[in-house]
Amino acid sequence: MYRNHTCGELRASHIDEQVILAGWVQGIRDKGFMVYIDLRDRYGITQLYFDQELTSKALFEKAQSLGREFVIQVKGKVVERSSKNPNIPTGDIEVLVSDLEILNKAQLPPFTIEDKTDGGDELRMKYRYLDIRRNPVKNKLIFRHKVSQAVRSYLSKQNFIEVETPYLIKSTPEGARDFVVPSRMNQGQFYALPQSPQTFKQLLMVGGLDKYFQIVKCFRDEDLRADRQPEFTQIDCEMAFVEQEDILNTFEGLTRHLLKEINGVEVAEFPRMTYDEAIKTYGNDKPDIRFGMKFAELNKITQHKDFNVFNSAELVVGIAVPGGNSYTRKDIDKLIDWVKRPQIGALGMVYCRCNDDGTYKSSVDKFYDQEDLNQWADATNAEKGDLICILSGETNKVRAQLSALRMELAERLGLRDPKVFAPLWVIDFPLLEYDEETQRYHAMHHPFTSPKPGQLDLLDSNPGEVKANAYDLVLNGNEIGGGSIRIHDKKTQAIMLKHLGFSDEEARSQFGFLMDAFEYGAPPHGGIAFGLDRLVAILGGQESIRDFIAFPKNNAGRDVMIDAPAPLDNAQLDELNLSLKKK
RNA sequence: GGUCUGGUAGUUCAGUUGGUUAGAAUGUCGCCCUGUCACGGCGAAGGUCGCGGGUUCGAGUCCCGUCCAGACCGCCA
Repeated sequence: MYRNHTCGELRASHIDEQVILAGWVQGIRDKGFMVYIDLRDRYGITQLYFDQELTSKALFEKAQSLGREFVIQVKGKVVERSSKNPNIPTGDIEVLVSDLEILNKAQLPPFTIEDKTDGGDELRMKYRYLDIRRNPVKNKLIFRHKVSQAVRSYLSKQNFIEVETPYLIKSTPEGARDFVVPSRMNQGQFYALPQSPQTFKQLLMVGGLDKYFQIVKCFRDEDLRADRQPEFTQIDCEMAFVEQEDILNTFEGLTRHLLKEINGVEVAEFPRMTYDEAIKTYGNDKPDIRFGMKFAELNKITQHKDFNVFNSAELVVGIAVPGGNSYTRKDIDKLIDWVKRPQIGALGMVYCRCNDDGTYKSSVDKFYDQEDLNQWADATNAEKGDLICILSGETNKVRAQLSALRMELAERLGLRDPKVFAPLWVIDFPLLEYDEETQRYHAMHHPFTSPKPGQLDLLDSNPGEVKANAYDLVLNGNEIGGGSIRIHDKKTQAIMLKHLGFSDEEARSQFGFLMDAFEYGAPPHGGIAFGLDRLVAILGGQESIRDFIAFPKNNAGRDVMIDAPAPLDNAQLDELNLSLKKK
């Protein structure tokens, strides 16, 4: 037997018991006449005690010879400490060791295995197995497990069935780039890894499973971000015989359950906002509504004067920054530099101070008088002491810029409290989105999303205006889930694919299996998919998803621990009948 | 594909206007210490300043290139 207790378990009630413990040497405090060792495992830390008067010389010296992260097994007696440590649960006792076995020596770790490690991200990733020994990482993995468990039990109770769908599927031109896998038995042909199990879950609905979910890996060969990995996990869900309202209610229930179970937070009914309203009042489709600073469009009240920047702008839009009048001229100049950075790309920023005495001081006083500025304040809901920030230019660009500014200022003002949860349904997404690069419309969600009833005809006359039965769940400014009511008849699906630029033949070869299935009694259905990594990170109050993933990829999509991806040797290439282009 | 930031001791970082022998903390090692728990005290070792080139009497510092890491834009149906 390697152990009969864990290192987090022993209390005063165990005093005088003989115990066997195993774990890692967290640290050694050698006092000369006595040696203390912190023995660590997943469950906690127990102090081991060696005393020159009570311990044999050989054992005492063995204890002194241990190094950090050695794996040891000890036998000994639980004794009361003469000097207790109230900071750890096992702080009342220690184990007076009578037997010490070194199960495995360890090299000195490249960084300290402590909550506040001295190691940087790069080292931590390279030695991830050591990093996982640290509480902050270990606890995040445990946290993720709890969320997954809560999801599984909640959905199971609601009669959902978890079904696994294949990972080796077929590449499709729509959407993200696919990771591809060459087939040995079918030379010159390739599988693709799923970007999502979308078509399979729809086929499960045709199969009559009625309520499906799966916690499943998905793969997208696109550039990474702090909240984006090339392989990521979705809570993928689909239901038959449902309307949008049914889906929203079901998964609002799931989300509310998670917030309560995991975070102990009760949330009122989730507000709903149309896509158009989100864009207009927050500049993006995933607004953080933990704070205000809503957009106010100011074209009407700014364009009657000689200020050409505003007069020539498609959109003039501003926000009131709470308490922003306390910013110095230098602060504001820095802010203007910030919005002019290439990443934001604003050409400039007009501002207006709302003084405590009710007067205004703007950067464009030459053009606007107090009466004008008062109107700006009214429109943006600015109070005394606020700062109004105004950007202008091309509508879409300006909205994106002001949205970025709004988030940055909220961050600086501490309005993005990770302990506050503000969920929001964004609904009525456009069905299609115009892509400048390819000069055509493509599906905003995916090609299987159904248009709002009665809007099919608009597809020809005004495709950009067609709304979809599509919805996103937004939490604290992050898209954590998205879904739609699907098309379930062949005719509509064919029309959709045609509008997306598929020829009949392409549609048949890409999605023939789905359209065939629709001819055999497909029920009306719809669903949603949550990004589990992101959801877990937000519930855990973190920006980055990486520590909630045991073995994440770095910025360039590499696993620096196993050093992947890597070249194939020639034998493997030959077997797959692949050759690489010469550079 | 692009923008920005960083790379100096095992690790995390400092390094001024280009100027003597590149520092601190922490870790490591040695000695000391009878109740430590971020133990403490004394001492020691530890450097290809990412790599290559250039400017200069002189480069960690300036310039060019390159590699690596991170954040962001594009991209992510």
